[in-house]
Amino acid sequence: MEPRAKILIADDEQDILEIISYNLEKEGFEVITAKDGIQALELSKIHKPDLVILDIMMPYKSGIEVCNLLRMLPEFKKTPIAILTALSDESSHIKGLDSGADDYISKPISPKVLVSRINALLRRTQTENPDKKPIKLGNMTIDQSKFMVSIGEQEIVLAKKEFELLWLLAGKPGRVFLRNEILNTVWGTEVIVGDRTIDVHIRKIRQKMGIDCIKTVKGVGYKFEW
Amino acid sequence: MEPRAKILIADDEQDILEIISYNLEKEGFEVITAKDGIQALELSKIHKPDLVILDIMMPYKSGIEVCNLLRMLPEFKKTPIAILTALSDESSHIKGLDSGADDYISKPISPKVLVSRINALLRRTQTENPDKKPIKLGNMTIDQSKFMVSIGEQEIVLAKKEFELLWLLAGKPGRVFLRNEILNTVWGTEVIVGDRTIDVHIRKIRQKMGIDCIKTVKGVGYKFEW
DNA sequence: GGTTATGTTAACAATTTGGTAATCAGGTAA
DNA sequence: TTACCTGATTACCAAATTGTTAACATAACC
Repeated sequence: MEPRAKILIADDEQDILEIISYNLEKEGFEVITAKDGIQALELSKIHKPDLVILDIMMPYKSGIEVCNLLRMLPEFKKTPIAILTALSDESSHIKGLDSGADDYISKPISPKVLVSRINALLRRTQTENPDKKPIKLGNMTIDQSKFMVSIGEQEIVLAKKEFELLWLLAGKPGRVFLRNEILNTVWGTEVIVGDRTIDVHIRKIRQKMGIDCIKTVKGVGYKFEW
Repeated sequence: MEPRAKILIADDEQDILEIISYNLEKEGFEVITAKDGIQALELSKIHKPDLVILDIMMPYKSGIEVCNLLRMLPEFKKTPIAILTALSDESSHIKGLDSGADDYISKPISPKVLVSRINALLRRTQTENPDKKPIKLGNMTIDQSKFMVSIGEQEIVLAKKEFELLWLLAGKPGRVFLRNEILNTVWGTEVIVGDRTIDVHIRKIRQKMGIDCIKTVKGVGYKFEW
C-alpha cells in the first residue's frame, strides 16, 4: 500500500491513543501521537501532518488552544483539524467549531466511523489544496493546482467532479477502478448517488478531452489508458 | 439489475420490521426478518446475509449478544453489522461499538436515512479487496488490477466471467477444479446455471488465448497448465 | 458400438453502458 | 429578491456487450 496521509493525534489517555493509532495504521496512515497540548504543537511543527486530531481535555494546553495556535501558523492554515470530545460536553462543541476546527468528533466513536470521517476530511481539503504534483503522461498534463488538463497546447477545463474522476483514474494508468471504488473515492461513503452518475461524468470527460483515453471494462469498471 | 445485498433485520416490534422491510425491498434488497435474538442467530447461519441489523432490545438475546456471537463465526468476521437502539440509551451505545458493530443507528430513523447508511456500510466493505498481485507464468501475465491477460506482448481482453474463470484456474496451476467448485466460486451458490455454461466459457477463453492452456479432465473438471 | 461427457455453434436473454435531455441545487448578478 | 447561470444528478431509451441455453457434433471410455 502506498503511504497515505500523515496524521497527528493528541490525547492524554494512552488507551485512546493506542486504539486510534492501531486502527489508523491498519488503514495505511502514518500516525504521530502526542500526549498533551504542548507536545501536539511541537510535533506538528516538526512533522507537518496532513491532518490533526485533538482531544479537548489535555494537560498544559486544551485542544482548542492548540487549534487556535496552529491556525496562526501559515502552514496550518488549511490543514484539517478535528476536535475530539466527550459526548456530553455541548458547550465545547461550539467553542471547538469557533476555533477553526473542521470537524468535531464526539467520543466514543467506532474506529470505522472515525476512519470514514478522517477520509472525508482529507478528501475535502486535498481537493482544495494545490499541493500535489501534476500528472504527466506523454503530451498530456493533469495539474491539480490549476484544476486543468492540457493536451499539447490545448487546455481543457473540467468541472470539479469530472476532474476528480480523471485524477483518480490517471493516477494509476492501466489499473481498473471498480465503480464502487470510484464512488468511495470521488463521492465518499456518505453520499449516495445513482448508478448512472459515473457514466455521465465519464462521458463528459471523454467529450471534453476529445481523445478516448478512458476505457470501459464492462461489468467491472473503468481504466485510464494513454 | 442484479440482485443486491441480502439483509437480515432483527427487532421484536413487528411494526418496525414491516416498515424497514418494505423500504429495503423497495430498494431492491432481499430482506430476512427475525423477531428475537435466537432467531436472528439461526437465520443468519442459514441465509448468510451480507448485512445484519440488530435491535438492542430483543427477547432471549440482545442485539449486542447476537453481534458478539456472530463475530465469533468465521463467516461473519467481516460482515457489516449495524446496531439499532433507542436514542436515549447512551450506555448501550458504548457497548454496541465495543461489540464489534460497524455502525450504530439510533431510532427513530427515516427510511431514507436508513437506506443510505446501509448503502454506505455495504459499499465500505464491498470494496475492501482492491488489488491482488498478478499471476505470472512464463511469458503470460494475468493481472486482476488491470483486468488483463497478456502473453508476451499480446494483450488479450476477456469478459468478466471469462476472466474470473481463468483467474480461478490459473491461481493453482495443475490443480483440477471440479465443475461444482467452479460454479460455486465464479457463479456463487445462489445462481443456478446449466451444465454447458462452463464449457462455453472455457471455449471462449481457449479461443481468445490462442494457446490451449486449459486441460479437460474428463468426468472431473478442468485444470490450468502452462 | 453404445454410452457418456465435452466441444461447438448460433440464437436468445440479460445486463451494462452510451447518449440525450430533464431536473435539481447552489451560486451570482442585475 | 428574481432571473439566470453552471455543475451534478437522474431518467429514459438505444446500442453494445456479455451470459446462457439449446441443439447437435465429436471424442473418450467401456
